[in-house]
Amino acid sequence: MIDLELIRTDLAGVRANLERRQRPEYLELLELVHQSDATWRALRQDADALRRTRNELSRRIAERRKQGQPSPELDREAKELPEKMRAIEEKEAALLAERDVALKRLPNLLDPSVPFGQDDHDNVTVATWGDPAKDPGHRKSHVELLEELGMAEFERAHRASGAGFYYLKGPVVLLDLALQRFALDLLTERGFTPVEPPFMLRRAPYEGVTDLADFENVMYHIDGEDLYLIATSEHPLAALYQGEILDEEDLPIRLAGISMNFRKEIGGHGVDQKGIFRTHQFAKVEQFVFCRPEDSPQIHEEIRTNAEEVFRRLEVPYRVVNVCTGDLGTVASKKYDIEAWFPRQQAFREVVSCSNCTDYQARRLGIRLGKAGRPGKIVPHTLNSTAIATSRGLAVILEQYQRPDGSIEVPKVLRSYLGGTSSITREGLN
RNA sequence: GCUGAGGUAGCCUAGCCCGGCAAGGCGCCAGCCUUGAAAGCUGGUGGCGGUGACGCCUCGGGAGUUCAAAUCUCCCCCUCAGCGCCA
Repeated sequence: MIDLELIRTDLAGVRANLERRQRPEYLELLELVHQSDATWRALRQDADALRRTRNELSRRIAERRKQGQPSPELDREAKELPEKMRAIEEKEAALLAERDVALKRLPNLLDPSVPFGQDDHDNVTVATWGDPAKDPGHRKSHVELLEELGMAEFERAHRASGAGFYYLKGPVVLLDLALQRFALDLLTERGFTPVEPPFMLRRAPYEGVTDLADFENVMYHIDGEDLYLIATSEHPLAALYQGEILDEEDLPIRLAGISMNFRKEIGGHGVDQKGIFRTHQFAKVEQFVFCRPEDSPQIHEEIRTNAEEVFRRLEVPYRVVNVCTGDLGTVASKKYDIEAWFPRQQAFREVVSCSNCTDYQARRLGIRLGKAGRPGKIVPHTLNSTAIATSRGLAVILEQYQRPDGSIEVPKVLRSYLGGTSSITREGLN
């Protein structure tokens, strides 16, 4: 949520920022916020004056009663007030609601370093690592490979749970766990505290962390309960300190979330219909940081470096893009995507999303900064980045590390998590 | 799921039966004192609107009764404890 104070003091600046997102409805919303706020403030004066009159009358009546001198004329005067107040108070409440609903639908302000553009074609590559395409000839898709190895059940999963679900079987399950453990260990080395969060959240905290449209498009809702399956551990981690005052001394707070993630994800791409690249359910290790406002640009680079390190150690080529204004989500002020090279598809595909959400989530969640016993008004910044999403992590490893004979080489950095095993074959771990 | 106890400012608590400006403590801030600090003393310490004087709002949320609601009535939410169920 954008700071209302900023809209009041620098409307033109906020408008110019929102224009970069090229969505006319945002400017309309901004105008609505500004108008209803101004009208509300004016009305507020009148409403306050009326309430003041009522309070004064009440006090005089109480005074007279105490002295044993009832005052029918004051009583009569007071009786007429509530009717007068009802209309103005209803109008006041309506304006306030209108303002706040619109304010909640405005996206975060963009960082100046976000490149201008329409869609993902305009994202700007800011770094590359590794040598993408070597010998793409023998590559099978991860789906073919897994089925040939007998380590996944797609048809049966679709029958049991529907499209977008899968069974993994055998050594590839251990590979999945190895990836998670590897990422968690890397982050622990770098000062992150592992956290296993709730996999469901209530609506109120959830509204604090995500685009409201996600309730329709992305999140699964538990029937008959005020609970939503999390789409990423970012969400429960952000909600961890909902309504609290963080001690500045404790910042930055670096958390490594590990969870299953659940997404409805409307639409689908032909090539991803089957398989584990785009699914309703996947495991992910996530970086999440609460920090002082002035530190967030630097922390953003830090968590990007951590995410890059995951793929460097896995020896998977990738590029980093600075996501352009037209492709950036509602909550982020700036976002890097890391796109790994999928040789079978001869394409870079997103495996990491690394965002600086500035004060947008924290303000909605009512999180503030302060020192012991002294609450402040400053709102901390939050940042999040994938470390590894194992579905895509597995998919890229299966494509990168497959051998012509249909076996899979285990990335060096994962071997210690698999008892030193260096390859996976039909027979299992070798 | 059942029963009970609770939800008051950054934290802890009183007030609720019996309606009349939310009391007190801790923490924090400032001042006094001190070589410095602690202790002690004094004052301050929620949100919003207003240039300001000042005012309004705030007792989990909502509705109602009333001139007036933390307090009375109704509905709802949440937390904790015990019991039940349970990997």
